[in-house]
Amino acid sequence: VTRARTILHLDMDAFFASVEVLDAPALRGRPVLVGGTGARGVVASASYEARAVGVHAAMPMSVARRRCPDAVVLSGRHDRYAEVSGEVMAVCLDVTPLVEPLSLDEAFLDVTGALRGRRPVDVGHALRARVRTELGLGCSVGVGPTKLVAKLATEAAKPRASPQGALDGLGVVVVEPGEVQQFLHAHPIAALWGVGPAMRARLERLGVRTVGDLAALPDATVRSMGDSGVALVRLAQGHDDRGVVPDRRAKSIGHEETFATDRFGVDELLPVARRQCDAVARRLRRAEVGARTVSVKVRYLDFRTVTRSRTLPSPTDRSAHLFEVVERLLAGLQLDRGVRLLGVSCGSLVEGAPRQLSLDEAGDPGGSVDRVVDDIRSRWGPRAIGPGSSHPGGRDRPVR
DNA sequence: TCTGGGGTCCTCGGGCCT
DNA sequence: TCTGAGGCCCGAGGACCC
Repeated sequence: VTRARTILHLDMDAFFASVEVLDAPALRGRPVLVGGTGARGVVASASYEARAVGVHAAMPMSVARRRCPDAVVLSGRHDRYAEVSGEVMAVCLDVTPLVEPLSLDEAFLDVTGALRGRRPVDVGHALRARVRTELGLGCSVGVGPTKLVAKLATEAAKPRASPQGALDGLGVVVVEPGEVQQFLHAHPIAALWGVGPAMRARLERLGVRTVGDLAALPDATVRSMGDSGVALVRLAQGHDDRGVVPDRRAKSIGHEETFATDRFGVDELLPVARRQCDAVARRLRRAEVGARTVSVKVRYLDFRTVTRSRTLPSPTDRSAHLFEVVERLLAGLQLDRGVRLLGVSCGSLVEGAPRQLSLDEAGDPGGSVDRVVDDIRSRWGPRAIGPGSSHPGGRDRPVR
């Protein structure tokens, strides 16, 4: 038996776009789009002025510009958003230590033990007010007995778009335990976490359109849908025992890039791969983890995507190691028919990762070269030093 | 209109071991 | 010796999320 909990979900309003407006007040009131500015970019965040004309996240930037020709289009500053996100999370941690960030702009808080006689709705409003006054940013808050209900409550609390900008929403929506069934059942199935286009189509073939339809499905039908179906129906019935987990560690670290124009052949891809390995290795070292699996991802002209991966005998955080593996994985793929995306990713991350010495490390056993490179970058900036092959006129082979 | 970049989680088949 | 069952890891792919 688990005790009833009070879960709060916080979601920043139009986060990236709002941070840009915060840092450049002249933008206030204008449609602002943050995202890829190249030919193949998509919208990552749109201000409410832009949403008023139908622009939304994940829309191709070319479409968004057409719909909103007077929009201010910005490529985004991830480091700045991460910085502001840290400030938001710090405010949350002031409410309770049980904070689980979901992304830069979202978090779950378990406020069960932090109410101290206050009503959840007052805790929600107090949190919003602090984010507004201390950081100058808007957010919406949902509260409920489970993560799913809290998250859906936040949606109900959100501002709405109008040509004049954001129309205030409720700001805070609380769903009491006794209201859960009624609240959940009215939602379309796509509102459920884990229901995207594929699952939605499957459910609609069964005549299921709302969460209520799903909750009422006969047992036999549910069982025929497998484990994921059973879990989904339990969610629809209001059963969701996932707790708030603070301190979640990253399970993978990767970099990928869609090219403005397609690349043909391994020679056009290796310099990119080397740069990506370098960036990923740097992040591994910063996180003080080693990676046991290395994956490459290739997306062809026709959008078909393939991945290849290799598990290493011992974890590594070294750029040269990653590149060796990546080079071998790429050798097994057809690369001469047009590649639009290349990515390198590391998984099976091992904390601390005391690395096993292998023979080919003899020249630089402790990874001291990488460490010196990290040091130079921290003093002189990220562009101060890099692999020769990623510079014009650079060489693709390491100097021996 | 033409589809980013950062991820998580699940499934499935194959290999290997008990 | 043969045949499974079940557990686990690995590799690939797909769905999904913000």
